[in-house]
Amino acid sequence: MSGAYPVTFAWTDEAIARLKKLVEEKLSASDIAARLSKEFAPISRNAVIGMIRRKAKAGFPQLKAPARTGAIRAPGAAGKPAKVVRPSTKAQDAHHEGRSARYAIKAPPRLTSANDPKGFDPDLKALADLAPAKKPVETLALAVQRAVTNAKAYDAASRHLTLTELQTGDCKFPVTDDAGGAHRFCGGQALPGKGPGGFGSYCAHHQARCGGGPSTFRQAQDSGRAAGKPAPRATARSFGEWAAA
DNA sequence: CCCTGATTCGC
DNA sequence: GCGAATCAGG
Repeated sequence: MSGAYPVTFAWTDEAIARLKKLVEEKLSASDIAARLSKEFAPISRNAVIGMIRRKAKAGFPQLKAPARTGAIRAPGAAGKPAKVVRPSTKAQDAHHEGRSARYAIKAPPRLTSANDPKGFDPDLKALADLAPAKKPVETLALAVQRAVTNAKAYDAASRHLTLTELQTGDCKFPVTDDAGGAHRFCGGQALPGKGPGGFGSYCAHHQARCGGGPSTFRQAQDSGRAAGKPAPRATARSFGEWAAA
């Protein structure tokens, strides 16, 4: 259920040509990343630096190294996650002391570009996978944004039933969390399931959001039909519409 | 803190 | 091949 989205930037010929131009204009790596993010798809500064370096052999223009007065770091010192736990070495570098100490102690898990650049909740990845890309080059980040927007709109348009108003076959997904107010629930048509009345807990939309995904939705439809029940009404906005909107 | 590019290596 | 994590430094 993943792989529907390119987690990495799509280095099309067009994007590479643009990259080359921006390097020639002496922009910094982060400036270039910002521009490419706007013109194509979100991309990190590291990704830009990496591509420029890899293209060096092909005669690609290179970034200008900032002036240095100090010594160049010995090869092999960078990039390698700290594997040895060194609780405390006496302070070495006043400027970066705290940083070095922290990094030495914990080797943080390597994250995917799903979290980059800046602030995409990894938990939203599954949600994004539900929304088909409009273009082959659409990135995970854009899909997440779209899916979240759609999800909020769906909740806002739901029935907002209180607990006592909920009936058999109503979707029990909570759609409000306002402090002090009554808890309210979606109330949409629940999919067939193992619960009372042969219904599940959620409507198609919220089932999908709870991790089911399109295949789960289809399975529920099929099992519903096989049991002689009407195919689940696809709620106010059908799953497909929701996912693709 | 902000920022710069450089490097390694897991994926 | 790609790029996050981490580096060294201004």
